[in-house]
Order: sequence, then structure tokens, then C-alpha cells
Amino acid sequence: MGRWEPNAEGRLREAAMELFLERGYEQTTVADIAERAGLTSRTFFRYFADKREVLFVSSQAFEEPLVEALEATPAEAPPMAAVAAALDAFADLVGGNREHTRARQSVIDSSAELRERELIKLASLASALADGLRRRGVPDPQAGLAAETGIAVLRVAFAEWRDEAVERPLAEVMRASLADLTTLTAAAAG
Amino acid sequence: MGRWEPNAEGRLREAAMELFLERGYEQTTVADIAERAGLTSRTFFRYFADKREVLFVSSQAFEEPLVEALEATPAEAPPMAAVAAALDAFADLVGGNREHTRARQSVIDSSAELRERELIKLASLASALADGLRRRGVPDPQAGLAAETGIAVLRVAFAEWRDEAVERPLAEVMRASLADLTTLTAAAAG
DNA sequence: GTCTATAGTCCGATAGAC
DNA sequence: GTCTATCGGACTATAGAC
Repeated sequence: MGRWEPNAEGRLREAAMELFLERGYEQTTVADIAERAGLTSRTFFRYFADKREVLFVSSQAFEEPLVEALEATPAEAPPMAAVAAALDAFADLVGGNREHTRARQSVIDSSAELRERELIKLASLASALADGLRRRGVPDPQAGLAAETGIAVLRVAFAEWRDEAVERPLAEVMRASLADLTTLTAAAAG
Repeated sequence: MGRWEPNAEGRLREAAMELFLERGYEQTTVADIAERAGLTSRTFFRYFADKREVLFVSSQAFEEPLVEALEATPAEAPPMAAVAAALDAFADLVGGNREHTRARQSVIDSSAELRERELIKLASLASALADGLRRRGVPDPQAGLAAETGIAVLRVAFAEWRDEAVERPLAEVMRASLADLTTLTAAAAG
């Protein structure tokens, strides 16, 4: 047993979520969060680069399982099939916890700066997926295009899944969106 | 001739671009920009909600011509064809000024908070396009999917256009990306 | 136009673990 | 002694309130 309570980062994350839900993101200061966690704001900024980051896992931790799923698909699978595998991995990660996901998302939706942060995380994910495709030999611009399109599908399907009354598994919604996309693009080509 | 020099907003925008290129975005304060424009920082915040906004046109001004182009397509055109018309309008708007666009983009790329702001502008555009499609009778989730996919194509094509050595018109790069996308999605369905 | 709260940075001090 | 985690206080810029 040390001088400090363990898991400072986890305590800060928990305190932040509680306060954001209680009184709103903008009405909560970093000092409030630190105080509830039994720390000072100085310590908060040792763990998180800024106030928004307390709601997000690190880009690396978030991207790794998706890139691994992409890379685990057979080498001969077409690019969008590899992307679809990454989307399945995403569904595995967040699809299990609908209530927690909804609570977190309600905070993000309440603040423009949190929405900005969410978008840059997804852009970073798209970039990681594009790199993974390039390592599989997919040339540019197809690699970037497949990755960005995959993220577009993820965004739409995730929003649909969050809001739907008749609840389907996230992976199912994603697969349906991917199929819709194929129909949409085929129709425009004709 | 009034009491003040005219076009305060334009002068602020120009001063900002100059300073960002001279010494970098983060090394420039709002007070610096206001001073070069002969104004105070208080006035800066009357025209722009925050420091980042000085590099962006208002969402409405940016989105209007694209939504109009989308709505001007024949009613029987498939959703992605209407989106393609919006992308053509985008190419018309920014494709003429490659050097200015490159300079502005180099500033945006230099700062994480500017990249965040750019992404939320594009997300807002996607939302406006989706609304336009819904008004044409395109149901959900197809409307959202077509709009988000269109923005994915825009992003990839724009990045390619900016960086290419053998310069093609932006509209041409966009059309090629859209065709690539059709190929990619068709291959995955098989 | 002034005044103020908050975010975020910097340097250094301190208390324990090893 | 070194290393790591926390705290203290001073500081600037953004942004909003009065």
C-alpha cells in the first residue's frame, strides 16, 4: 500500500463521467473532477492532455484491435472485406454495453468540442486502417478511400444502432449499412 | 466614409492568415491578429466565435451552394448522382485556387485544433446533404449513408488533388474517386 | 471596453518506493 | 542515491460576463 490511492487515471475518468452527467460538461471544471478524485488539477493534466481526453481511450488502444482484425483477414480478401472485419471488431468492442455507450454519447453530443474530438479520433482510425490496407498491398488512392468509406459506414450504423427502438446487435446494423452502400454506389454507376 | 475602416472581418481574416504563415498558428495570439488589423481582441470575438473560426467561412455560406447543386439534379436521379453534383459544386468553389488552398491547408494541417474544426465543418456539410436527400424522398438510413460516403470521397479526392505532382482539375479527381468507390464496394459484395 | 473564470504550461518541491 | 507520482504556485491566452 503506497502513499496514494491506486488507479488515479481510472478515478479521474469515473469522477468526470459522474460530474458530466450530474451537471453537464461545460458546467464542470477540471478542478471539480480532480477534487472528486482526491487529486489536484495539476495531476489531471499529467494523465490527460486536455479536459476532453478524459472521455476517450487513447487512439492506440482504440485502433489496435480493429487494425488487427483487418490484418487477420485472408490476403486475397478484397479491401472492403478487410474493412468489414475491422467494423466487426468495433462492434465487439462497443456493442456489448448499450447503456454505458448511450450515457457517454449523450455527454459527447451535448458539447461541440467533444464532438470535434470524437471526429478526430475517427479520422485517426481511418488513417490507421488505410495504413493497414497499404501493408496488404492495396494501392492509393483505393486504400484511403476504402478506409474513409468504412468509417462513414461506422458512423451511420453506430448512430442508427444508438437510437433504434427495436434493438439489433451493432454488428448486424453495420453489415446492413455496408450492403446498403453497395446498392447505392451500384445504382449511381448505371 | 465612416468612422472606421471598412471590412473589419476581411481585415481580420487577412491579418490572421499572414501571421499564421509568418510565425505559426499557435505562436499567434488573437491580440496579435486584432492589432495587425487595427482592432481589439474584443472586436475579433464579435466576428468569430473563437480563434479557429477565422480560417473558415460560415457553415451556411459553405453548404448552401452544395445543397443547391444537390437539389438541382433531376428528381429521378439516384442518391449518389445527386451527391456527385454537390461534389462538383465543391470543386467549383475551391478547385480554382490551388495555391491559396494549399497555403490555407498547410496552416490547418499544422494544428490539431484546426484539424478538429475542419472535420466538424465537413460533418455539418454531410448532415446538410443528408437533409437535402431526405427532402428528395430518399429514406433513412440511405440518405445519411450517401451523404457521409460523399464526404469520404470528398476528403480523399481533395487530399489527393492537393498533393499531386501532375495536376488534374479537382472535379476530375473527385469523379475518379467516386468510380473507384463503386469498384471497391462491388468487389466486396461478390 | 473592462473584468474575470477556466484551460493549459512551466518550474520546482516533496514524499515515498526501490 | 535514483525514479516516479503528486502537489504548489505563478503564469498566459482564450473566451465569456458584466
